[in-house]
Amino acid sequence: MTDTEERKRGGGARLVYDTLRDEILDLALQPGEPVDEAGLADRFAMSRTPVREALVRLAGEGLVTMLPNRSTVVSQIDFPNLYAFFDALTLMYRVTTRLAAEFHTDADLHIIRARQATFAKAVMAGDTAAMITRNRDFHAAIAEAGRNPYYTPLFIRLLDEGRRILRLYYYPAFAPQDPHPYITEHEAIITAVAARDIPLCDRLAKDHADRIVQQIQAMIAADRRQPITL
Amino acid sequence: MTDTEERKRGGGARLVYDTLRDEILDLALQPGEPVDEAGLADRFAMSRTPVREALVRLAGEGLVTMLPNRSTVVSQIDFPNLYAFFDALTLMYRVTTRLAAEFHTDADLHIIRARQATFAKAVMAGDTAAMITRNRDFHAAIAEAGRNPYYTPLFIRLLDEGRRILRLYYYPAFAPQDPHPYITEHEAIITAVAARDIPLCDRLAKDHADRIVQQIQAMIAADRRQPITL
DNA sequence: CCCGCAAATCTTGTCGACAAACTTTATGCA
DNA sequence: TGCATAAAGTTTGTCGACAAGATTTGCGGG
Repeated sequence: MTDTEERKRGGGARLVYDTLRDEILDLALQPGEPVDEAGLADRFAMSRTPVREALVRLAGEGLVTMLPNRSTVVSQIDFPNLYAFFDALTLMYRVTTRLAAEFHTDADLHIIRARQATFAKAVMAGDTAAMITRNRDFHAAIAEAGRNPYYTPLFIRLLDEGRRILRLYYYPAFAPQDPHPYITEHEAIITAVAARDIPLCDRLAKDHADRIVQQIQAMIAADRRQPITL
Repeated sequence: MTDTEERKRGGGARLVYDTLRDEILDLALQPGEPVDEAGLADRFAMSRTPVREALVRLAGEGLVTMLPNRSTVVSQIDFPNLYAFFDALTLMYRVTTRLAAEFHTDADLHIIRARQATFAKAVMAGDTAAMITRNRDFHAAIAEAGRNPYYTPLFIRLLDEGRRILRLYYYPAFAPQDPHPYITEHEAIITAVAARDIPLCDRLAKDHADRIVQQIQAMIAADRRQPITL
């Protein structure tokens, strides 16, 4: 935690941004929790200026909310509108996979397969947290292959927000299935993308998204705690 | 231009952000043009700090690009990927209109109809520039009625980027048609939204988007200048 | 005349400080 | 005691200044 190394010029804001982003998505910083500029400046051993820049960027992505003349707080998870989240997530799964089928190159497929291998390892190991981030990386690679710079950032934001939502619940233990449905579904998606079969990609992506949404909803339903907004 | 009024605390960055955003979308600041912090600070009679905050926000939306240790420049219009723009624009037209049909309230309809009236006035007056912004406002209202906070900002960004693209070309003179297709299409959309007819909304939105895309492409094709990237 | 290197200039990234606005604590009055 | 008001204490928004990095200018050699 004590990083006494001197940072490169311009690396300050980046460091704070990356660190805070990760802590917010991991719920190390809980929704509603105030984020003190001076405290962060002290923690990262830098001035308030780069800290502030990081906060402005995080606010632009909706991860924090800067209340004018008041403290910055970690944004709440929008539970009343979870439907909107699932709707957008499913749509992005579909369109990015479709576009990947259309526009991917061999290099893209290489990256996608590598991500899938890493994802499979996380699933085999039963590491749910790693599985979530690796699933994100896998689909981010597919989105990149689709070459639509408007969809990709939104999709990544949605996948990250999904990580944040899932962190709220206890991860269920994995039943070590082999082959695991997630893995086989990913493999099917890769095959369909490589074959440039757009309708099939659309169907597979929708099924994949539906399964994930269903899983999340099941976890929420299983958890009797009602989300309370402060 | 000489605003000697003293600004409210916190209004500095907002003023710079709004002004620059508008100037970028109107091409008063051309793509690739460097944006000097000190110059802006001088122009708005404030320190570089709020100027920098505005630039960071604009960079977050992709309107400017901050080169590390180098000047900030107005982002280029991504001509090689115009297809991606049209694809995303059309999709957002469709999904926001669909969702509006599903989730709108009477208050939403009120706002939408008001925006449509303003839009119609711009069309009648043959004011192409106003027509573009009013069309944006109209569809932004529909997106708001759809109540999906993930789609709405993306859609607004796309509509604004469309304004920027259209500014590149000479606006064709309006043939004063009455009733004008754009107006009647909007009216049809309003009726379909009010009737909560989702499939009809989807079809109307797609047709509307296709018409607009076609119009933009026609303007680009009519203009023989090849977009040159510096 | 052209090319490469060094000095000068410019722009950005960061810092510490100060003032405005908000929050909390203390005080006075009913 | 309860409440409104005032004082003290935080926290943010803004400022001017300085240093690191990049760009331009100037100079010398080929």
